[in-house]
Amino acid sequence: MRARTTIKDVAEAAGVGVATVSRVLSGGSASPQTRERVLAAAAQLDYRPSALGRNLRRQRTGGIGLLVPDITDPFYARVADGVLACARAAGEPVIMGATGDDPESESEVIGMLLEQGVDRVVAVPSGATEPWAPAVRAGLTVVFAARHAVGFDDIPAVMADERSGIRTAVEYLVGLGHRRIAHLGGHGQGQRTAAFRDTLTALGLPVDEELIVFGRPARDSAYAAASGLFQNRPDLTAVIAGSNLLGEAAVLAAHELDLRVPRDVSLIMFDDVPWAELCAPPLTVIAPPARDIGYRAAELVLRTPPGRGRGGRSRPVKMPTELIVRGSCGPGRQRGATRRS
Amino acid sequence: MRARTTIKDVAEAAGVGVATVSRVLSGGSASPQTRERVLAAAAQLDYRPSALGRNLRRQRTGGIGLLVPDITDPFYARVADGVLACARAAGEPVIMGATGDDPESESEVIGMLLEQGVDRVVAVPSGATEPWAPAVRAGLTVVFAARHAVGFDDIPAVMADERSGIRTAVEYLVGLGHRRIAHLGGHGQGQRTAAFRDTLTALGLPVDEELIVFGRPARDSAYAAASGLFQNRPDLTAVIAGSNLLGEAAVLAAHELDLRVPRDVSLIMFDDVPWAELCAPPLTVIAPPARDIGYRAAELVLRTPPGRGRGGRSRPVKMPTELIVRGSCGPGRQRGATRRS
DNA sequence: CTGAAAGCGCTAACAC
DNA sequence: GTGTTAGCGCTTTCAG
Repeated sequence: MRARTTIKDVAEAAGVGVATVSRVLSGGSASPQTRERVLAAAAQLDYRPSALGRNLRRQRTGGIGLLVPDITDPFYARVADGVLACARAAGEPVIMGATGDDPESESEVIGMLLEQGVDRVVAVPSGATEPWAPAVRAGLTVVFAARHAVGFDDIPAVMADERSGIRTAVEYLVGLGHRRIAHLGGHGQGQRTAAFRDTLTALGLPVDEELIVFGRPARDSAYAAASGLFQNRPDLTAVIAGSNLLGEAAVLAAHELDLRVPRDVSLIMFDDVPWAELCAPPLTVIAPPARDIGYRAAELVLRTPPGRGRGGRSRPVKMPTELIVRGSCGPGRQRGATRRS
Repeated sequence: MRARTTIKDVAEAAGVGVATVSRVLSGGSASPQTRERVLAAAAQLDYRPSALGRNLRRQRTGGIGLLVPDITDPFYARVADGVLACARAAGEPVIMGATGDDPESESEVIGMLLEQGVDRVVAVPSGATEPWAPAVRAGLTVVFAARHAVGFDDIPAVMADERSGIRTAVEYLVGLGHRRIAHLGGHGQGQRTAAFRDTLTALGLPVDEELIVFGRPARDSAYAAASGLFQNRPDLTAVIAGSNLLGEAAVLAAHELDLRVPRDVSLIMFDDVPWAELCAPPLTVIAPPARDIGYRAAELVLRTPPGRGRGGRSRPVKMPTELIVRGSCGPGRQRGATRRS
């Protein structure tokens, strides 16, 4: 209520100049005696240096901007949690925004961050190029998390090792005898789809393009994709869902169409979420270290010196995934044949 | 990269004084001609007013602080999403922090917000009183969301109408024939437990204190509480879980102990989450409007004029819940009797 | 080792 | 209607 205590108040109370207070509080040199007096005065007055003044003067905020498509998606929530944890450890504030994977919205949020003087951003990019132009022009340090956007080879990224995760899953399914495996892909998951194709090919199996479908990141679209897939291709015996949303849709669609998991279809989901264990049967998943991805990305953005915006292209940091086998995969059979009889 | 464009640059480019630029950009009066020139120059230079300068000058940031126990919990994620949406509509940045429901951590985050000069905060309070003392002392506007803390009658709150939600659920179960209903309570859910007791009493049923247990907001603790409850009281026929975490634990524990839902136990969870529909059977829930709670809280904190910190006590805003009947509740039977035979 | 003073970008008096 | 100017709280030369 009463006016905020400023550095001037502390200086007066301690009988020194403001510069001295500033020095003492930021660990500069001062005589033990002076330091003592300043510290006492500061404590006495419950002084908190204003970040506003400091940032204006230093021309940088230190804060971290955090952009996620949807904080309500458990995957991004975990990424955000990691960023929050790292920022907290570094004592930096986090300004957050949801983009809904919409470039226009992303653009707005970036504009807001720029206005706030934020100079570091961790983002799950929507994939569009334009929204980021003002940001790189302004020279802010950005690190992409969980996804990489084409045309930004110079922006560091931290993501799950999707290739290896998908490969392990496909190999697992093929080992179980599956031959007609589908892939439900989502937004910004080109890597996963590519890895899916490559693994199949490497295993000497044909790639059936009809078994590779996509859903937009919304429940209805995901459900439509899953349901359509099951109905159009009754011969498929396994599906890999590219996100928890798509996995959810697959479980729901399978249930709706009276397909038993894993008797009729085997299911693997990319992303581990608490409910995967609650399902009947519990879902086998490829678990990406979402929280670690966020933490690492934040660490990276905090380490990177300010100036280093555009420059050498950096290879994305890949974090290992883990195949957690639960109960949603069975031996591969001729589902279509059985059902047709 | 190059130095940020300042108001001075715009003024020079437009051939006017800085004050004029400021006026034009904040909708003040100016001759159409001047306005035109300023706007053109600003657009040309891609000028973005610095929030740092403005905030320092105006002595307020406008930004909203957002404190949640755990962004990874789908309930708080939805609350946060609501706050984000409202703040976005108002063009205000949101600084977020996770408290882990730990007063000490809460204290730290509040300190950080104070340092940042944030003057409005929406928070799901941990329940402790001390962390908030510096905040109210500094005169910042706070609105509690989803929970209310004792001793803060003067802080507005927006929450679910827990009494009515719990009452509806208990009445529903009693109507189904249940007499031994348990309540799994969580952190900061005094209201719910009280409503549970009251409804039972109002219905002329005895309150069995042994059937009211609590879990800390962690998976292991929640599981222990649920599991213990089922084992200690094989005679119970229904349980109301006070949060999605507790509901998850109940589902898991029931499964582990080979209790069928709803044949052996009926289950109602406070909070609706996507996986509730995926469960077998799908869970009947009391759905609180989490996102709306966040949105309303943000609206409220944005509306409240700055000075109005301490003052008239305000009754919490209660948002209606909805009982969504799915498949986890059956007729009440003598579970204990059956099993003992 | 310490203090005085400049100035970060902006807005709000105040003068013209 | 428009320009000049004084700070907002802080850090950082630069003298002493």
